[in-house]
Amino acid sequence: MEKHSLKTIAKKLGISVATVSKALNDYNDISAVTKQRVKDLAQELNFIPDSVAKSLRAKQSKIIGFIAPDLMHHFYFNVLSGVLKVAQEKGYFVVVASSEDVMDNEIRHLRSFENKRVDGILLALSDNTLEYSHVNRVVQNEIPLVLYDKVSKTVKCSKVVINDRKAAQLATQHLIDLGCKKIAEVRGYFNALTAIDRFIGYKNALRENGMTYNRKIVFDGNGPSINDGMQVADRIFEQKNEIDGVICHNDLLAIGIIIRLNELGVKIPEEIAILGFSDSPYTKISQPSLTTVKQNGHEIGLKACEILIEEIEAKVNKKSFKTKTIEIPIELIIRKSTHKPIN
Amino acid sequence: MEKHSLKTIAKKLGISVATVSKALNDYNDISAVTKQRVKDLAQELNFIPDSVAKSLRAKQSKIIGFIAPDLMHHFYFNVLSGVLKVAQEKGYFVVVASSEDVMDNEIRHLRSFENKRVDGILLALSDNTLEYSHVNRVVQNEIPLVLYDKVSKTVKCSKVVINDRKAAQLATQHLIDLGCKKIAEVRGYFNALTAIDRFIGYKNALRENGMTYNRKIVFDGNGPSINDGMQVADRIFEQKNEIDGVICHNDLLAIGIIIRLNELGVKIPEEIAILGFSDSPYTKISQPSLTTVKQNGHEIGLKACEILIEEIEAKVNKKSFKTKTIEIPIELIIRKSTHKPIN
DNA sequence: TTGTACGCGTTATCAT
DNA sequence: ATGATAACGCGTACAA
Repeated sequence: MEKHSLKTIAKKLGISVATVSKALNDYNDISAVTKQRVKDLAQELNFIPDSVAKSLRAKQSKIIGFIAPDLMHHFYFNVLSGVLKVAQEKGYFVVVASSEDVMDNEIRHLRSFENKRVDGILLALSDNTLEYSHVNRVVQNEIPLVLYDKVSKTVKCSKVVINDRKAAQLATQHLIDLGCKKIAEVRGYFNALTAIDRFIGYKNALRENGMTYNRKIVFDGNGPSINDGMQVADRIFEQKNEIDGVICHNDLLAIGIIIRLNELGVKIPEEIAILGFSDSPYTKISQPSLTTVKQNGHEIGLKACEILIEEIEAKVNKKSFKTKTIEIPIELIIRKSTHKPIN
Repeated sequence: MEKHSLKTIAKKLGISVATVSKALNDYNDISAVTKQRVKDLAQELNFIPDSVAKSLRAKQSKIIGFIAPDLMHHFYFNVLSGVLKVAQEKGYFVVVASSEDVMDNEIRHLRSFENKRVDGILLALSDNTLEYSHVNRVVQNEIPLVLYDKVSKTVKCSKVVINDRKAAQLATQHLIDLGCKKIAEVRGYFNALTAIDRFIGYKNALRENGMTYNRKIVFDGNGPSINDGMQVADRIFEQKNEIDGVICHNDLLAIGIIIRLNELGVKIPEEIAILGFSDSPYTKISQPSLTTVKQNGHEIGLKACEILIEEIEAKVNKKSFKTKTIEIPIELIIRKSTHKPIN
């Protein structure tokens, strides 16, 4: 099967390329007869216009670049599903890349997106990105950009975020309401962009309830995995008497803690209540099932992609566009790992 | 920041566009001085060649289309990660789409890939695809195509597959070796392309060990989820005395069964041993942890993408390419759900 | 109503 | 060593 172009059709019909183009695009200065002849032949030849050529002319690739720090993480999958939904509706393609939480990868992907002439970029910063010149470069080059989830205030672009401070405060308050008096906090990556806000939320909740902050029961995990959680659990176990609740920045970490504390014979939630972040599907399988702060990834993806396309279309139509920041509400999902009777 | 092209540079330097192009591409008929001047200015202007124009000229988009039936499924994520790895190394972009196991979506995505002029397509058929004309169309249009995982023999293209028959046989043999005498089988979707082969493998193992096949303990789940598994568990419980082992076509299904049997007080693996398919991360969290047939998704992605790019480059160089089918080995990962002493 | 001519940004060919 | 020109496939201002 050969490839056809406007030229093929024009030749076969003995008319000009321009006429064919106009006919196919339903210009109203083309006779109905010609239109029909052209369309019939196009149909018959199974003609599909070359979108590369279109892109070159229109200076629009109809491609969106999507970067997540870790595609294996269920949350980012949810984000992607939201992005795909909107992109598809609006006729955009999504090119997917993962930074693996490595800044160099992030830089490389951004560069290749630039020279692929993507129309816009969706990015969640890697936890190991500590400097933003490569991101600012994108903004300077006037490529529409929306940061989601992992965000930096220093970058002037639209953002779709979770209010991590509020989320952590809500979570901590939940444990306090259950009667926990000695609440520990466990982070994943030390530098995680979300870590500080969650920490503040945690401390706010303590203060508002007249509880004192104890730095000895704030732990840094080596990473966000189950194994990291199991290691932290050993440290928690050493201070077992100083802890009756744990706010954990990540579901897997929390599940690792649960698994290890189970092994050590600590009763959850009776002796120690555990709470995670994300609402990953693992939460239901864990025994006991894990209470968690649900971050609606799908919703984040939807919104981020909507805003991005808005900005892209504004740019095409040379309209002005003002950057916006949207906050996606979180939700506390209570399961058995915090289901203890109020004492 | 304005966009620059070869023309901009040529003008600023008072030389021709052709020379600039050659200089940047290190042609050896350009003087070292000129090359340097051009490269310096390009650097300074932050010039990035327009890959859309390149594509138009080279008739190559450097884009690969990827379709999975269900991106939420961990297995396909693994496949995607393998695909991304190879694609990135070879300088290809990957556009991602999900058919959600709906044939119409599959058709739509294939069509839009065609007119996006992707260089090649990776596809796993949806479980609800029962007719393949849309796939054959792709082959007829001479767009390189590799089917992976969910495959149809009637489509003439390269394939990367798991030997499901062998896998199921291996799994069943494992239970037999443990002393199971009454092994049940549980499927997910009724029509799943993999279901028949697994069923045959299951029966082969029984026959080779002189065991009789009992159709009453072959169950069809309504779907592949934990909840579906829990429902099946109730049916298994009713025939508790007729069953001492379960081969399950899907990890989540298996975990659902485990959760429900735990609730019903059935001892796993002592009374009933359970075995799943996929090696999803859930297997480790399940209590007891789940023995499973590992399908190396990452490896499938790597191979599929390699073959696809091979075919693409062969086509570009007008070399012939012969379609091939590769089988990715499976591996039995033994965990506690089948860890019973041999009796 | 239709056709001519040009430009989008590259690169390959052929002159100079 | 460098440059002029054509071509990839499309859309559109302008001329006919």
